[in-house]
Amino acid sequence: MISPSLDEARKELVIGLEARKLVVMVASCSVEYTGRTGSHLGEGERLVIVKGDGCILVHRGRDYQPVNWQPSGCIIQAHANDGTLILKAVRPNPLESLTLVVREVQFLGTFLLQDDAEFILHASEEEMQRAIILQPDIIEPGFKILDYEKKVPPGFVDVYGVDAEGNTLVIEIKKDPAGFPAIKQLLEYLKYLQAPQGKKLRPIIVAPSVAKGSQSTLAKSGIEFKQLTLQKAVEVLQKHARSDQQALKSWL
Amino acid sequence: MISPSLDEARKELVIGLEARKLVVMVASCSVEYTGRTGSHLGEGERLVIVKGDGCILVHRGRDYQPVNWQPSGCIIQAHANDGTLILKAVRPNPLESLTLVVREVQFLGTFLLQDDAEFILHASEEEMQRAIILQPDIIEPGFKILDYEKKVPPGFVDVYGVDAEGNTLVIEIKKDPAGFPAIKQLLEYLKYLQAPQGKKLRPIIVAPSVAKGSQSTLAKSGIEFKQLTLQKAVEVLQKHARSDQQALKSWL
DNA sequence: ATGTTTATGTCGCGT
DNA sequence: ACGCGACGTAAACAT
Repeated sequence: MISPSLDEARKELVIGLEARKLVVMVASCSVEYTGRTGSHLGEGERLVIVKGDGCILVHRGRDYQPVNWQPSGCIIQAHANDGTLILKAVRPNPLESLTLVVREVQFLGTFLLQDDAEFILHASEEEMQRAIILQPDIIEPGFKILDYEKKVPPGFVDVYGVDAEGNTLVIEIKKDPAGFPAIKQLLEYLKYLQAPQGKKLRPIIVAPSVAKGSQSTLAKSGIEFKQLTLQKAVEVLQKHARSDQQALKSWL
Repeated sequence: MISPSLDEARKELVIGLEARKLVVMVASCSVEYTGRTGSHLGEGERLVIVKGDGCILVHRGRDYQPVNWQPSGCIIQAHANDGTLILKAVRPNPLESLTLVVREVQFLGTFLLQDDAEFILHASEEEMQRAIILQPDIIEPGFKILDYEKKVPPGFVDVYGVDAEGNTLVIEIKKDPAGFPAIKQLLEYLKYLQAPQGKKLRPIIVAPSVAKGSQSTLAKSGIEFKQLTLQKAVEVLQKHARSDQQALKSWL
């Protein structure tokens, strides 16, 4: 619908809301919000999006984030009022409401999106862990893994094993430059772990780098640092994926 | 444009990008992201928004937040490739890139949004402070303000003054239910303040309520609590706005 | 340019 | 339902 009358737009909007379809509207409107705080936006042309799960977004011509919005789970209604189209979105908890006063609609479309794909986010910390587990010698030659996600009272040890001399390695992985929280976390874990008789406990932080202000703290803490970048981790994973494929081929 | 061919869509897209217009597209596409981490989203129908300032949003049929995005300041380009339309958005710093492979376009529109309105957010904490400053007796009768945003080493005291007996009031305002952080903050400030000879120092938290778990801590801390809701604050502000207007009228 | 704090943060997970 | 932490947080602000 291009440049529909307000009443045509209202009817289409109501039908779209009923069917829980995606509604996309470009319109001149003003916006009021009241709830956790309040806001006011005077009249102007904006992109308005209403989704089937009851959320609403009001976007201006710039900026990543919507100028006004309401998250999923709102009650959304449209009705005519005194020559304008009123669009209200009320969120029950916390109670907050968003009201659009629409003066003119440039475009209105409703869509039923067919979309069953799964969204996969590659969490880099997890990939780093998988790379270490697949190929422990990227930490150091002779390193053998005994356990991972090993439970200790304060949480889980990312990787746990022994080095070539039989010392116990306790590895904490961070995807970002390792800072004070990582050090503190690892020290907490150490309280609940001990090396075999005559052997040492070697705490190691594995991360792409050490955070600026934490260099000296790390040095004093007795924790070792081993660099592992995401890129290196991905390389290791791909190498093993290839060899897995090779193995599969030779099996068939 | 309704159900354009991929090539028609590409042309319109390029024109829209050139003109830095808002581009709204409903299309079947798959999405890849690599940068700080990586993500993959298989084919499906989505709403794609490209704004004039070089940001891009990919929305699915549900959820407030986009499934993939790129913030403002990206280099965005569209080109045909092997029977598909490729849309790439590259962010220079940090280096990350978003790639859409578009198979079919249901709708594509470009818009130049006329929007000069100012967005005003009513920060409730600030409004509460203004209400107290305009009418100090909402805290208690006889309260006189000496200063606000008063600098102390750990930060700023929201409101600072004396009660009817000459005791010093130190007020910390919170818009949300006051919890442990507010108590701690106020206690920090107190270290650097003292009452006149023979007078008391009265720390007070002003907030709509006290957080559940902090009731007992607050009681033990020696800090007083005075309820002030946003609604009450807004009432006070409106009353004074009206009296200001009255004064202005009588002046003319 | 870089680090820090805020947000109508939102969202997912555990109790 | 509520509390807590994570996020590709993004954005504003101070350094």
